[in-house]
Amino acid sequence: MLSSDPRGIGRGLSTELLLHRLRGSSALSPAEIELVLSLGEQPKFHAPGTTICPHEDGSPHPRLIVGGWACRPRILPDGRRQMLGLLLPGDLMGDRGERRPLALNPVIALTVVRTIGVGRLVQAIRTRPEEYAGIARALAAFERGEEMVLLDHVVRLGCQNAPQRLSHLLLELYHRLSAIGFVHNGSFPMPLTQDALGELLGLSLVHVNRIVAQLRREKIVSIRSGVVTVENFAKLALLGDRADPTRAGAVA
Amino acid sequence: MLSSDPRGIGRGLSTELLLHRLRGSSALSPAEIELVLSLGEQPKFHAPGTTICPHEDGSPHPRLIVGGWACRPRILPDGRRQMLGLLLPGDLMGDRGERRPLALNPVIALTVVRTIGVGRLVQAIRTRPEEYAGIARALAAFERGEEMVLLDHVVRLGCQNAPQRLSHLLLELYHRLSAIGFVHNGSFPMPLTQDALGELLGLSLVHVNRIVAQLRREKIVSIRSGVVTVENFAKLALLGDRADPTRAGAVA
DNA sequence: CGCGAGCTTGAGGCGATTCAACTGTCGTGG
DNA sequence: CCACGACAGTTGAATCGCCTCAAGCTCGCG
Repeated sequence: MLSSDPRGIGRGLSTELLLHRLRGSSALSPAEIELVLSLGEQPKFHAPGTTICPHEDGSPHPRLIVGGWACRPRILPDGRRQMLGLLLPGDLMGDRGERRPLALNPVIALTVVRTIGVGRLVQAIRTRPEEYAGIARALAAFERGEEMVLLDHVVRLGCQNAPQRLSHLLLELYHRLSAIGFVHNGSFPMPLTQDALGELLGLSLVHVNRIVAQLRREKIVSIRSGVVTVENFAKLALLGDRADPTRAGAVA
Repeated sequence: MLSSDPRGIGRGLSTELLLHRLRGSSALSPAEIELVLSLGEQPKFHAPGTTICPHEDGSPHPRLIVGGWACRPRILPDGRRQMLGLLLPGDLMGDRGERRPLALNPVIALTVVRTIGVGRLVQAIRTRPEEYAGIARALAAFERGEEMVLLDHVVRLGCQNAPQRLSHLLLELYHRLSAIGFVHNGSFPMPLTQDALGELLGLSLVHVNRIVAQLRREKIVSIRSGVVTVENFAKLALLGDRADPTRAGAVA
């Protein structure tokens, strides 16, 4: 609802996305809403493959992704990469000085990425905590969400096979993207190459391709030209082992 | 140095271990040291397989492990388990009300585990933050360390093969145990069954056994009756891809 | 038109799994 | 005292999931 461009780069008002996500986690006072809307930061564009948030120095540079997809890769000495997680529009990077290892990991753009700085937000919480308690609560909820996603990632890599891993990831994306209005009757944008999917899922490019083809053949999900369409949610949820977000009980 | 029992259950003064770990992360004022030493909690014993920290309710029950090993398992619907991490003596469980997902995960004893409650510590930080800033800093460092270990766990599961995973884990244990004085010229206790190792590394029991045998055959490490002896640190570090903690540069 | 990036497909091999059996060690009880 | 079961570790054989190598395909774009 917030945006209708299929690539997910985003053209709408950046602050609205932020406000939407914050209010999804915590109620905000009128003063807080005004603060968010008045951020008025100039958006910055990042080309695919470039580092958005290096964090070499100690100064935190919290930024919000308002369009495009990014990742946190860990580079191994042999040149391979393992992605620790994905960043989607509405996700925050950098921290408020607590130097959390995940937040300090470099963030690399996978598509063209559009970001705005949200340093003023963080500063407001620090200088007047009681006045901006709602925002602080929402940011804390973001961090919890990040950690939850990371734990799911561990389970995915630790004890699921390839079809399960892909399904599990697609369900995670379904969840996260529907929270920011990017899912429209079972379809959502996913501008990841199969190579990137492999680095995320701990699989080879070739095998990702085969599993994608398999899910398409079985009419569970179809993935083409950067758009995922879920054709059989129950089967997908069964495979990826996640409850259907629309129903209370999982399908048996 | 703090204890000499090979099982790692621990019989020494509980508060000394805590003090040692805290001071390893942050300088403490005399008042802080006194607070820690005066905790005087009655230790509680937990049988293997029992849940130490259920966290069903909202109330945080922070406890310190003073002896024995525990884990944070994630149970899958098919009955298999994936361990999210290990808890060793000196590790803290539960949180200070921030409800971090990892901290809320149940903790299950792998050996006999000895714990003490440290609620008074947490409370002291909350009521008089400026007076106990050193302890607060140390606890924050603990959380960062936990997160770093978790990220390493992701890399291990995502893109290392079985010998690499085992080596990587052994190096992690070497690190963590030497920080609390459990490593004596290359040997340290590791009271994990090969079954538990499998759940941790995302491997089958049988395969863990073969890899253990292989490392022993190649005279890299020997694992028997709950004690690990590193026989060739350079080779182990090369395999597990971690820098030698004693040298600055890794062996090429 | 030709190039390159991403996707697709086949063949062969290795790594890890499963099933199954056997060993050694312990604590218990007849 | 030995028989017994429970538990952890060990080993073999067969299978399969996933990887690597290698080639061909299909776009979009200069």
